[in-house]
Amino acid sequence: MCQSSEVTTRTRRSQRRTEALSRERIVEAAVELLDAAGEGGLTFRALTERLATGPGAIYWHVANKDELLGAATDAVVAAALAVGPTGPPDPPQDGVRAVALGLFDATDEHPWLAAQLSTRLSRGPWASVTPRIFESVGRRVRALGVPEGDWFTATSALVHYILGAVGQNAANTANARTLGPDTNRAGFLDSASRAWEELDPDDYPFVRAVAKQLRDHDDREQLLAGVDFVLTGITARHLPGGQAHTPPAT
Amino acid sequence: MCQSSEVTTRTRRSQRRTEALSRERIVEAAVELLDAAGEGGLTFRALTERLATGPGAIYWHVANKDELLGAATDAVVAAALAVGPTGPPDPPQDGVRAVALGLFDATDEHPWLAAQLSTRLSRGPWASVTPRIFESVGRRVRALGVPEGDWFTATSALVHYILGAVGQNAANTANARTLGPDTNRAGFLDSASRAWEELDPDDYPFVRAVAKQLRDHDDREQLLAGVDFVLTGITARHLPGGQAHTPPAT
DNA sequence: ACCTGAACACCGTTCAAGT
DNA sequence: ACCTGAACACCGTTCAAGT
Repeated sequence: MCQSSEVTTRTRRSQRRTEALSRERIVEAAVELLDAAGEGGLTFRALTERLATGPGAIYWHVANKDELLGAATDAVVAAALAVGPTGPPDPPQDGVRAVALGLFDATDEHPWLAAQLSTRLSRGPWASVTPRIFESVGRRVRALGVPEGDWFTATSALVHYILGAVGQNAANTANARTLGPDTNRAGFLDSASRAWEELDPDDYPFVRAVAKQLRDHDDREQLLAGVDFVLTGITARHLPGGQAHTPPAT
Repeated sequence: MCQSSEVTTRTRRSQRRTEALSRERIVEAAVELLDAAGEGGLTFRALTERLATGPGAIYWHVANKDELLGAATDAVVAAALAVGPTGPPDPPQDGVRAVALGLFDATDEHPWLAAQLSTRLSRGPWASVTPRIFESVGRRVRALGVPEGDWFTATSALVHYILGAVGQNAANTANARTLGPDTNRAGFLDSASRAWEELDPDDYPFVRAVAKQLRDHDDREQLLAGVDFVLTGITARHLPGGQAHTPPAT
């Protein structure tokens, strides 16, 4: 943003630490490093420099790098899901959409988040992000009137879809940045689309046919469209004639 | 399987290479290492030992570790998707289910695959696995009668969901192994379920309510149920009354 | 209890040199 | 064209020592 990157980078090193070291401060610094340089940017060396300390000090507060990454992920997700829990309860479908968009925006701000989310999800149901997301989505599923026996299956389907789609979006923006500051997101999708068009016509007829749709699609719209597919499928099963679209045909 | 693990491990080192080194052989060895010890097991040192060569030789055939991981992923996915393309064309819904189960089984055999799939997917639409999976699913979407303008959205939704669900399953089996050879998959889900039950009742009422379903669920059934949600959503949009379940109520 | 910083083991990658 | 293997830069982590 501002032009004095030299100063901002240097400052902290020689600056005497004002606050004592704490797990919170470490996680905060980790998120900053991740935001600035991606997953590769988080090293204990960069962290010690930024916090003006040694590696041993960090290990006093945090077990290892994996735990630190997990804590950073959890902090960001918790903030993303803390959107408007107050106020009149949404229609459940809108609530699910809000959760999806919240995670969408969070990965937009923190491009490293998507990969972490799938990694953590894959680490087992006890990683702290998993219950968090499950709870947010699941409450809406319950409010939807889904019978209790299907809560887990329905919620899982929504969570899997949302995280997959959100990850895809994060990838697109992250990649656009990789191609250089001049290349924007549209430019990235454009070149990706061209790559699809150059695939073998015999092996990839379908992919070639949708190459243009890849270029022109809007990730946010697509995310919501997919959420609606799943919501429709969930409600159709039990509420005959149930549609995900709350407003009738207008 | 057999009891002579000592021999199998040692053998290759001193054994003179019979075939010349090739990209294929390297990828094959990489898959074996990944299968045996997970993603951490694939190092250039382990690879050189197994192939009885030096690192430089490997770099002659492969650009870097990332490309090697990508090639390993692609090889395994290609094999998984090569299920019954011959024979009479399936009903599209069955075809989608077959693709999902094919990937499910592949990640069961190669637990490292799931993380790679999401990583690759996240790397942009040109990673070779992406077109492959998109093509497999997309052909079925097209056969479903979805209007062309929605092909991309519908296929994306299915692919995102399938990969998410498949990844979750891979995580469960992989984690079960981590807990020790005596702990089986049921044991793992059991302890995970107990962890959910111990969450704060105020913060996680829903998660606690579905803890038992987590323990008792069958990943394969759940995968198919989710696929049906998405399929129903997709078809409901355009084919009024269209259901994912091909057989009527029997 | 909390922090320091040198040291360790290990990793991906390079490259001059061989055949 | 293909392979060798020593060397390099960098990483996560440890630990005896300080306060």
